[in-house]
Amino acid sequence: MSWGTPPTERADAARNRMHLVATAREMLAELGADRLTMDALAERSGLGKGTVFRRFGTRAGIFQALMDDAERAFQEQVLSGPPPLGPGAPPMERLIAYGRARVGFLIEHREIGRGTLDGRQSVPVGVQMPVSRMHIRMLLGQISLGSANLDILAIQLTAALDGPLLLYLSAADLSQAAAEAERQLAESWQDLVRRVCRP
Amino acid sequence: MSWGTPPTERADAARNRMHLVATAREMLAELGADRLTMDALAERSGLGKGTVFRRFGTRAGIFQALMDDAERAFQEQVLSGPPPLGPGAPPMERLIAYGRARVGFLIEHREIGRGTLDGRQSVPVGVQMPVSRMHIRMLLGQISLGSANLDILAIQLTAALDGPLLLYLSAADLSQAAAEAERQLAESWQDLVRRVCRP
DNA sequence: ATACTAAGCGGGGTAAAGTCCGGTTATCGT
DNA sequence: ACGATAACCGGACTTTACCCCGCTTAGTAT
Repeated sequence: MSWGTPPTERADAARNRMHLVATAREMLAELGADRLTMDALAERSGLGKGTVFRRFGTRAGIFQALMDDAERAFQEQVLSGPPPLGPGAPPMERLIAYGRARVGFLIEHREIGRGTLDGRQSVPVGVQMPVSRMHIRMLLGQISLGSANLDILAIQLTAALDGPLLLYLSAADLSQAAAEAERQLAESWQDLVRRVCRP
Repeated sequence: MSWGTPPTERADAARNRMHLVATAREMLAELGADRLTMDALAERSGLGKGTVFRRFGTRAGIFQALMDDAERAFQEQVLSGPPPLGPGAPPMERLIAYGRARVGFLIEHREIGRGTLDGRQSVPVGVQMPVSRMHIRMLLGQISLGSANLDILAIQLTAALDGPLLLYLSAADLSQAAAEAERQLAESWQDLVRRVCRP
């Protein structure tokens, strides 16, 4: 008798996954992103290489898993934290607050974010239907915008939020003056949203 | 006597680079992006592997070179083609036309675009100061927007243009109904620009 | 409790990315 | 024209992502 869409994950598999994610996080903090190799992760966690690949599929998959993990706490704030990030504030203010928070989140986890990028996969990893995009789409639906294609607009705004940090700002730009970059991006996001949502 | 900022590239080196880019393009068309390997490129072009790496630094570098190459023709249209893409039209119309054209360009060259992504490099390859971003920045400067940070806004709009195709839309989304996706993205870009640039 | 089965596991194997260094060739000053 | 020098070339070498397949173990039905 199974009660989940995934036909139940085996106990040892779940244990191993948690252990691997934890070990990966340790290695990331300790050695940096590019010394986090599959072999090293397998050895350090005391598991076989095959296991690591079965869990994550690809190197980028590890970073995706780390990202999902970090994002869980963030989502918590968004779904049931205090306004304006959480529910309760008018949608436009929530949208602005969301962008501000997400910029900070992405700067903090920029090493992980970059790691999820993988040029060999034609379908970008794990970006099936990011929570970010869903949330933005929902908030856009609550704001009365004229005849706009809200699905596409949500994709574009998500990109405006993630793109600078994943694609266009170098590591130097970010670590040298992270605080300043964060302030400017947040400010500019607010401006962008205000402009887009004007009647 | 040298007349370029680069202290003159040696003739054979230039010849080899052109040959490599041409061969890479052939292989891309013939075999697809993920059979375009460094070894195969070296062998097929009749050069050594060391040469290939000296030229392009990294696998993503090849795709970057292919992209630059393809982009040259595109820039030509933008810098001196007929309006509204080329000069002569009001800046906002040029901005809309630019986005429309770029969406088409990116869909056409999506395989190359994806190839430029590389999760191992902390500084994204070749995205030093993309022409796209410069052009958008320039047009924004010609439109009178209130007190906006135009540099950051340009980055965000560039991301809104590139992000969907590089990060969020799967290969299936694009090849299945490329024409439809292109239409929607272009339409939505126009809407976005109109909203942003309203007084 | 026990046998059955499907999933998980491990580690060795392959191919591709990226590095290095000795030999070669193009450019520059005279 | 010619030698000095710096850049280029090639291919062997190392590291790492990713695959495969026989063995083990967790879940399930009797």
